[in-house]
Amino acid sequence: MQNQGLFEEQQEMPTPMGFFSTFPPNNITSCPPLGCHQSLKAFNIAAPHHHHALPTETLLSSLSSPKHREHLASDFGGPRLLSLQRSSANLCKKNGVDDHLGVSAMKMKRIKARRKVREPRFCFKTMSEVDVLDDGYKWRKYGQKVVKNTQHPRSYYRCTQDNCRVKKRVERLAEDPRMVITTYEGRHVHSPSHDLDDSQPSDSQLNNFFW
DNA sequence: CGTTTTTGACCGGCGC
DNA sequence: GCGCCGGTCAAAAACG
Repeated sequence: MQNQGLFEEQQEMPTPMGFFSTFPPNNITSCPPLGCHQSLKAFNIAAPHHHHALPTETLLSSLSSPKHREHLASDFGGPRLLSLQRSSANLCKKNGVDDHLGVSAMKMKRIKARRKVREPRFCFKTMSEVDVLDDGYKWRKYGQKVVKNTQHPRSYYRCTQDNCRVKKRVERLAEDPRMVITTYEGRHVHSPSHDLDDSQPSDSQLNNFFW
């Protein structure tokens, strides 16, 4: 069942520290899921004990530039970070080998293979009126889906940078539409390219390491 | 006219 | 095996 999947996910936890080394452990406190459990299941995201709450400042400081932080923190009464958690990949375990395939079949196979690979994920909730938070990267929407038992659609985005396969998805919490859940998957292989402002490059670069 | 969004189709995984 | 569901594709539309 799903438990099985989650278990495997936890076992395949090779180098998940990338995301969280930016967040000192002493800043992490345990957090009541606050209805998040369902969401996590929907996201196919790992077990509750990978689930942490962080001070708002921690998230804000992890954004790519002061400008973005300001953007996040300022309007709408200040989006409040409610929770944050990560998960790692569940890896492909099946490897069929069949050579005589049509072109489209091969194409499909490649897609499937790619689909199997789950990059490390990490998601957080914020209180925000805008769905897509400006994190300094440029995203292209590639899908939208209505998920069961929710009135708000989930949107799927991919990083526009070549060779960068980072994805994120955005949805509003069914229980409280004022809250936005953003889930990142994968790691950028580049610096935040979008709208390079007057922030210190070192700052952006540093944070890029974690995003 | 290049890029992004929209949106229905399609696919695989999972439960029954 | 079938149907449901989430995630992705890709053609067409919209956008700047």
